[in-house]
Amino acid sequence: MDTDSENRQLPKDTLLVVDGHSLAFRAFFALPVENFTTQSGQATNAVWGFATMLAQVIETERPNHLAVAFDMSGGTFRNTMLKQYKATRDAAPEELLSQLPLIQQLLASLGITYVERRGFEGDDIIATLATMGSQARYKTLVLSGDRDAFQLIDDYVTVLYPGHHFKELKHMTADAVQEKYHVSPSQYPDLAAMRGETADNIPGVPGVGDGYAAKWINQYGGLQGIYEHAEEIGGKKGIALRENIEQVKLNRKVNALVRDMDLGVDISDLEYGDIKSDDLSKLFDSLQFGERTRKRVIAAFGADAANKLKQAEASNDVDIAGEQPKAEIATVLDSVGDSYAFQAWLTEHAHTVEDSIATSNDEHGNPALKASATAAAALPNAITVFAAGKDLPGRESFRSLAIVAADEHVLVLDDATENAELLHSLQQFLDKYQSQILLHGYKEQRHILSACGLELHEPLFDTKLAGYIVEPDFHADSLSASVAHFLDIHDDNNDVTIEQGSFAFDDTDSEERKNESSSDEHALPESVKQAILVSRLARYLMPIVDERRQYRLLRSIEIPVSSTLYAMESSGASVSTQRMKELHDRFIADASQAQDIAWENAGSKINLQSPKQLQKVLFEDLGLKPSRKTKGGSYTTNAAALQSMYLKSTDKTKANDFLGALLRYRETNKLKQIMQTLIDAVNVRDGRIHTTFEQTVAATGRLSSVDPNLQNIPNRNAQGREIRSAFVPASGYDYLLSSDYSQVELRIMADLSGDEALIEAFKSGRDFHKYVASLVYQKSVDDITGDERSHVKAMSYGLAYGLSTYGLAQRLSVSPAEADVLRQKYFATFGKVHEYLESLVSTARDKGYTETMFGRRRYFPGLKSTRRQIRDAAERGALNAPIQGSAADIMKIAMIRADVALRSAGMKSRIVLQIHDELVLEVVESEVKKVTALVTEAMEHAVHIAVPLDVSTGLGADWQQAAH
DNA sequence: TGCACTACGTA
DNA sequence: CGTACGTAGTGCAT
Repeated sequence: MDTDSENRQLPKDTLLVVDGHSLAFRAFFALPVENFTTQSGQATNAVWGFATMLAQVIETERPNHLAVAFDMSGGTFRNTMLKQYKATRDAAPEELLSQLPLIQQLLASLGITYVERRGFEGDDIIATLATMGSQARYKTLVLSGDRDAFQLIDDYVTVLYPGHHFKELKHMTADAVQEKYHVSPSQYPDLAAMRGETADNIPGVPGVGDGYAAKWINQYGGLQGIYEHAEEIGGKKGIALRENIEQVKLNRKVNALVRDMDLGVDISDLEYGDIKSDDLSKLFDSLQFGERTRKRVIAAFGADAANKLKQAEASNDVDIAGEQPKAEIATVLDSVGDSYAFQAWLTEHAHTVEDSIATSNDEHGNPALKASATAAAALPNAITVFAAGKDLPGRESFRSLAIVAADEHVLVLDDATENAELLHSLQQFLDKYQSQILLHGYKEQRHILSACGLELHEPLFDTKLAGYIVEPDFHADSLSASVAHFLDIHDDNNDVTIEQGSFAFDDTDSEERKNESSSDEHALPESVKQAILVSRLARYLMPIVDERRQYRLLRSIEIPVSSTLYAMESSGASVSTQRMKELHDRFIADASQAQDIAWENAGSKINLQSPKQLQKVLFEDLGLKPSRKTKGGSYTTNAAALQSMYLKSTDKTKANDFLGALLRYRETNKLKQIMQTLIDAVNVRDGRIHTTFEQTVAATGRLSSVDPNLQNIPNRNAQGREIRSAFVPASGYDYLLSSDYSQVELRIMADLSGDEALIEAFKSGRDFHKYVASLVYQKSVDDITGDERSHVKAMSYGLAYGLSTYGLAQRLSVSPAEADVLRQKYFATFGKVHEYLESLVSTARDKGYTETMFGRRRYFPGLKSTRRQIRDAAERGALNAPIQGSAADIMKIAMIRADVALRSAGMKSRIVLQIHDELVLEVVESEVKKVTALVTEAMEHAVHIAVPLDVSTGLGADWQQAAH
């Protein structure tokens, strides 16, 4: 038996023992009753304060075992021994007493154990529980405002002792007691017995305080020794001691805590987190607590409950006014001046741990997918990092950095860039703590830190990516928007105030610094508040991600691909300025020419870009027949409408010429605009275009590209495609390589549906659409006409969009009846595809969401809508999301694999663009063969599914020539 | 200056 | 009456 490993103290085992009465008292007197009263008159301030104060401690200490001890009415053995014991204490006010049962009810519904025993004080229960914790070698924390608890401190037990502000919890360890009182924890009761305890109405030796008591204890080894040598102690204090020795003896008996009560609970019973949502919900309702409190409490006390809350919210969306406390953030703001002080701060507040994320293969044997199942387990040692600055690729800058340790101590560095040594220490910190780091927006943070040469590794958790995974349809465009949405903290209402204390390495200036910092709160670097919000957000999102088993998606796909995207954005896409200007000029000339012709035939110089003015000319002046209406009710002037009017107006010269010119104008003017935006986007520093790939925008899991959008560069007709010739390899590179998946979405449908015929169609390696047409029309492949092939192709592609027969008919310009015949034949051939598509919608209706191959979810509340239009749209979305989303997942995995493969092969060639199913790389001549092979392999084997993933590549001197 | 609307580029 | 995006222009409100 491996006793060694059994005895090892595991960091995950932390027991928190709470003095329930003292916490309730503090809460009651700290908060005004007037602000916390329900409509029926029940005071709730103590309940609210109890819950939030305890939540705060839980968030900081992350214990996995928890017990709350209460006193019981009626005397204890102490009153019998010492009749004045606690006699001067005012009786607790009725308003507080009435809240105690509510607090216990709250604890019960949170699944937290509380203990009370007649004849004993809460302190004895605490002592017993702490002793159990210590014996089990748990890290044991005792939250108590009673100094008698100091006697419990040992190597395993720490007392959390509140300062003037509850938030300033002092961690009383043996060292801290020694430092403050100059005696050991076990000697503390001796000291207290001589000094007395005013709060409990226990008299001590007059004139003897902590100092003399400690001196005697150290001289004689403890009270026993002092009794024996009492005669030797001289002076007035010696006399006083001898006169009061009986009192001291009695005191010592009274302040000894009972550590071996039979509580009938085992330490393993003290786990918590199993929230009884229904009870809790009812209790919150009756207490009239708002959403913010509910969220906070549930986030702090339960893991799997956070999810249930979301659902409850939808049905019970009531927020009671009256309770609007500020989200006060208590912290200790530290500042360091040099790298030595920085190291010292880290030693004090941050503990390193081994990376808990083990490398392993996924169910398909893909090495790219590695990650443990949960994030929250790593929380006790998590460190939040927030860098403020500009994250625009190619224009990055750094302003300040804040680091929040697990104990909520915050360190700010706002002038680090000038201190090379400090920068070096910072880099060491980022290297050492990499897998413990929590942040918001890995890619963006990397950009900012790169501005001062710092490298940021893959973090433990990213709240931006996690928020996207949890709710992909919610568009948070900033950290504060995320925080407002998920935590209901609205900073613009001044919800967040930072209560800062201070800490310094050197005692002499701590007071000074304290005054400085608290007097000028606005001088705080922005990063401080942000960093704390990130750490709060992480604590909210982690249990949700864990509960949904989406940590792998985050850790193995989103975070790594973020890294690849960072590199792509940083290098940017090289363009030929000359080629761009050429094209621009050409499109300007073409557009201008078309405009002139259009004006001539319109009879006036109308603005061709104004649909409103066009409508007048087309439908009034020229008397053309409008076809469709826009959703705004006006007649459409879109290209399809213009085209059909153009074809029908051959008898009216003027109208025909106008329409022809307008169509040409529309097309070339669009190309002109595209050129203009590309030219404007060229970075002045390096002459390249640095797009930003948005990773948290598309609800299906796809990327998007902004500023400028490089995912919509024309490709469908020859004229537009020319623009691609302006994209060239950077200097030092020779070719662009374009590599794309063919029919990924269809292949995914084949795999997920398990349809043998479709799988076989892909395995055959033949012309896919022709092959499918031969099955649909039951003819030999050689007899398939061009029309048949294109009809079947349109049908295949329409599948994943939820294309209707009407839509299909329109697209193929055939009658709806004919389109329906095709549809019937298609589904007769590929029956399982039909079943699969229907199952996607019906399971989405049951579960409320769809899921991709890698567990990416998208919720569809619209499926339950009574409005048909909404419902139909939701159904099409539910059909498409898992297919488009799985394709996006696969491409992300391929990108990670390709990037890693290129780097580990020492290739200079690199990925520059991703256009959903295509990757564009710039390649060095000597690496062409190797790179082509690596990228193809990475893409083809990103996942192993029932059909092969077909990848085709092309190489050329520019993007246009790389087409294939 | 900000917003809705229209149009149109990509996969 | 096909999914997912981003951008640019007009016209009107502010």
